Amino acid sequence: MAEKIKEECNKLLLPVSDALDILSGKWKLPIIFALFLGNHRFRELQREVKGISGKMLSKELKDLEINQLVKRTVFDTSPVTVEYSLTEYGRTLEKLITELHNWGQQHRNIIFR
Amino acid sequence: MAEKIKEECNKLLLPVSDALDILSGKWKLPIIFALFLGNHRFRELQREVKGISGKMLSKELKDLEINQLVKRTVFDTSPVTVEYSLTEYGRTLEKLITELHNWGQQHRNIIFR
DNA sequence: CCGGATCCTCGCAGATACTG
DNA sequence: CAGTATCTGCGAGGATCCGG
Repeated sequence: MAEKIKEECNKLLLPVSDALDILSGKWKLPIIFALFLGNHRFRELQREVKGISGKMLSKELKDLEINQLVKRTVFDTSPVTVEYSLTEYGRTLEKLITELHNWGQQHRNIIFR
Repeated sequence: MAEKIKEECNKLLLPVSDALDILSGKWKLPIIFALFLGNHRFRELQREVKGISGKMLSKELKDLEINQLVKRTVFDTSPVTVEYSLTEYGRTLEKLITELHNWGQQHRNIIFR
């Protein structure tokens, strides 16, 4: 039955990891913040998220799109224009990020005296 | 003043990253869960957290100790015994993890229909 | 038993050049 | 402008050995 409990915990682990994977990494947060701030075009985002390569930005946005957090819209101009924006669902991250912020803030106070 | 807002956001970013760094990575969560479950000895932890190398376990535990989330106690037996346990402060992670779990759980429902 | 030191590899991400 | 393709390095992390 100790086994039982372990299994339960492993099942708890997966959703937590999912949430974490979406937010962790070098670029996810900065990109999400940039989108919150209203940067929408690919170039704009690349300028806003300092240091990111086109390849990375492209990959990360694709990730976010797969997770339905970001919507990608192509305009048939010439040359093409592409806009990214947070979905309604994507905005539900705000609450979670706030929680992380709260804990992180008090952690700083503890660690850096 | 758009500049002002950006700066504000960058300051918001840091504590969030701090919180994230503590929880993200391949091993942090499994180790913390194992500690919650009451595994305390180094060997026990290594058995419980499947696949982790000694080097990694050692490094991760040191990390957690530096962040005051884990307490390390050496018993002067022969050979020496070492026990790790979550500090009171470490247990405050539980609430945060629960939040991540909630979001991650509903995310799974959305993504996997 | 605990965990540091050393060596080695494998994959991620940066730089650059290219296409529609 | 918005991305893709290729090439390359570099460093996280695994395996193993050793010492306290």
